[in-house]
Amino acid sequence: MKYINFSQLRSFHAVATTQSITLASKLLNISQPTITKQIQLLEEFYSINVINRHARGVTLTDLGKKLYEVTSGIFELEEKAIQLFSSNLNIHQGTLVTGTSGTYYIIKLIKEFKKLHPGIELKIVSSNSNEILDKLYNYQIDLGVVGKPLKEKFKSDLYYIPYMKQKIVIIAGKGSKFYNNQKLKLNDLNGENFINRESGSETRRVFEDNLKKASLKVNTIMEVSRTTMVQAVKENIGI
Amino acid sequence: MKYINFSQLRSFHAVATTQSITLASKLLNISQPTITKQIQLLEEFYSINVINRHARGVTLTDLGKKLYEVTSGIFELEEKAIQLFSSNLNIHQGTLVTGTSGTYYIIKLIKEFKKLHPGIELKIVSSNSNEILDKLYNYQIDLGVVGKPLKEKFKSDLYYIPYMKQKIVIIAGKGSKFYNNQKLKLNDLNGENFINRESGSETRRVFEDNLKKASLKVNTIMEVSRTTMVQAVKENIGI
DNA sequence: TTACTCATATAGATTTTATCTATACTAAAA
DNA sequence: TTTTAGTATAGATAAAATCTATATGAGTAA
Repeated sequence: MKYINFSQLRSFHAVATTQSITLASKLLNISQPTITKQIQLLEEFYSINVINRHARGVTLTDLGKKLYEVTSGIFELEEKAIQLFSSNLNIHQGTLVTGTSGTYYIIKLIKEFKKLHPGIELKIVSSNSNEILDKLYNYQIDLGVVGKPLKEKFKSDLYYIPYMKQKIVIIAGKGSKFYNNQKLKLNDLNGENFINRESGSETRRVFEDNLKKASLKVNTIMEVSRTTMVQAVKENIGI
Repeated sequence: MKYINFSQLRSFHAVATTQSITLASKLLNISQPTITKQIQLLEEFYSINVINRHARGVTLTDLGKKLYEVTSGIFELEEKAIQLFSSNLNIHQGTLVTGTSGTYYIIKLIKEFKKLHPGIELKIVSSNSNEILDKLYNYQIDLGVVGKPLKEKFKSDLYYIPYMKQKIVIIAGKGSKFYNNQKLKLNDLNGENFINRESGSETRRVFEDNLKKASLKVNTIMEVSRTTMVQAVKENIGI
């Protein structure tokens, strides 16, 4: 009874902030069932209710609102502690050159970093995964964010951590037989006409590797860049 | 980088409060190596130092002192949250009758409870484990704290949780060959003369069960209650 | 009024973290 | 010197967090 589980408190705080379990899970980058369970554990352990469940979302109970005031204080203090730690790093000037194969994914990182180290100048280099890794290897950039596994050549010299997972999706136009098909399996794609990414794209490589493993094949009737892909699908040229 | 591990923060806070890893472990009721590791993980993860290690204890670094201010705030808020939860239970009056086979062990519990529910009158009934369980079974007491496993008879009707572990120790007087022998094994006790607890004592039962399992036996040359035991040992009547 | 859709809940497996015991190390104290 | 008080390390085990897949259930739209 003496100590609260802060993991549960964090889940609660995110739910209270977003007014939604699903959104909370996105905020914290963990799965929705995890949040659900953490809230349940908190409620069961203390025999209380902090949220009301409705068909489309949740609301805070009175107790939940009071708790939210407390957790707001707690997680503000957490921010302070983080700032203590990072200000201790003493990096107040200089330049960080980041290379990435898709700026979309690093916006959040950049934002966070800028907040902690406003004095650092940030440069972002865009290129494909292979070039990014080469530049990193040759000290042309300080940090790389790429969507591919490291080759053996790099493994001993470069330090890397998994940052996020990304799902590869099929996009189908309204005319397509795949439109709105939620139960699609990989097998169903065999022999279908595809608008695919340009060869060299990591997304394409991973997709085709997985087809190969399952002994499947698709026809690539058109090669486009990421930006034009949606447009092409809309015109029903293929999936 | 975004979220701090509060388990580590709690360990740090206890160390900062007690100025000692060992005392912190006692404060939190977890082992000393756990605290040591939690502090190490915190320090390694952020590449910082929060404590200085000396031969006899630890002190806070400057950063540690700043962090302590922050954690003090955090754990004060935790207290507030706990009060929210328990005030919600709405128990402001009534009487709680607790039975125990050794008041020593429940002092902390009582203290904690009194703090949370000052309006409740507390009664404590002392008796041996078996009687406590019977009283509980017959609704004469509300809560029992005993040092023995539940019999099958009770298991379906009584709810129980493990509260603490207690080691059984050998006490030896200055004249004894066991005096100050840190490496004593159970086998070494075979055939020795013992001042033992009265039969019916749980401590004695557990001790003798373990001797039996190891096919050992000791001579009980005297039976005394817990309170007179130390005196008898001091007089070198036995161990 | 029926089907769909959005959000939460459940089940079961897996991974990660916390924790334990046993023991080694180390500098101050005796 | 030897002892002692305190911290560190190693390895095993237990507990907690988290995932994926899927069910459920109540509004909403066809």
